[in-house]
Amino acid sequence: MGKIEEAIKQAHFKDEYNKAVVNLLYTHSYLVGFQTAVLKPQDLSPEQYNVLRILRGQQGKPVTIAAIQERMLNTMSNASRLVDKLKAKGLVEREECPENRRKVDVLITEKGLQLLELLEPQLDTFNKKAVHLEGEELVLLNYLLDKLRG
Amino acid sequence: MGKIEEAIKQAHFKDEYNKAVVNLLYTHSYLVGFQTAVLKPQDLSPEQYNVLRILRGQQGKPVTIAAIQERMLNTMSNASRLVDKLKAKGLVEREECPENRRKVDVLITEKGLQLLELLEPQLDTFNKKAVHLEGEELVLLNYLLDKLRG
DNA sequence: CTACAACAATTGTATATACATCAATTGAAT
DNA sequence: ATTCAATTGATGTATATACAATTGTTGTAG
Repeated sequence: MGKIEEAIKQAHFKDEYNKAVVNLLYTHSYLVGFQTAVLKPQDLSPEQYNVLRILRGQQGKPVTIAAIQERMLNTMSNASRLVDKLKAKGLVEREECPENRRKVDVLITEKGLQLLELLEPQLDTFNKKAVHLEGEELVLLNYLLDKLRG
Repeated sequence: MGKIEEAIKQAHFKDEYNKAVVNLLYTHSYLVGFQTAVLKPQDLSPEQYNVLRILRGQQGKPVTIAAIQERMLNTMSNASRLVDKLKAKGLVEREECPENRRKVDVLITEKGLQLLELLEPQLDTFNKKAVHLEGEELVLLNYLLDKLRG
């Protein structure tokens, strides 16, 4: 496939800014496709997976809805409803925060941890298969993306 | 804000592959936020805007639903329903393809073209404000994204 | 010519996004 | 102590995504 011009059959772009934005949007879609292929057999959406990883990252400490929201990749997502779905599957627990009843403490369950352990090696394999870059190129891409956001 | 580690408050990543994927997903969300700010006042979603641009790119030639789908940034989107929405707003026309009644010819209207002309300079401005890269960096980013997809 | 596979688009369903609004709780000011 | 604003999360609504299933049309094989 290669160049973005061929991928979306657009001959040229207004400028490199425009091209970079389109290229990034298109590459996002490409990567999400790979991720979904791994997650779907476990009935997990990319967003739900993201929440589970955030919870595990807290090493057993409970996390509030607002804190999850802050750490999510889709900054405008709805953490409240995602936690709902995960709870229905038994992957997380949710309880009222004792010292502030407005807050809700969310915790990953043993079942949630086990699911992550099952998925992680599969996702690693897919990442390496999907991302045709290596070594210095990856470091450079990360640098450019960080700088892009300012 | 800067580094992805700070942005999503995750101390470290398994490897650079993983970091690059997360970084790209996060940067996507960042860019869509900017785009939406421009499009929303005109009651247009990013996906609808994308379809309009594809239609204009065909220079008056009608485009079928399948051809739109192929060129979309979100490869799994539903072009049929997006065209529906655009038609309801008078931005496109849709008619049965005469030589093959399975197909549908879609055309952008004058109103659609005018909306694009209104939006384009605004989006350009936002792109340059959102993307804190310049010159060679942009070329490099485009190169790396193209290569990433293989 | 008829039957059937392939094609093109539409429709259906579950989930997620992008907000806006609402309800409950808390904290701070008078 | 009472009122009011701010905080936190839940809920409502429209749109979009990611499919699967369906409808109608065309092409082709027997």
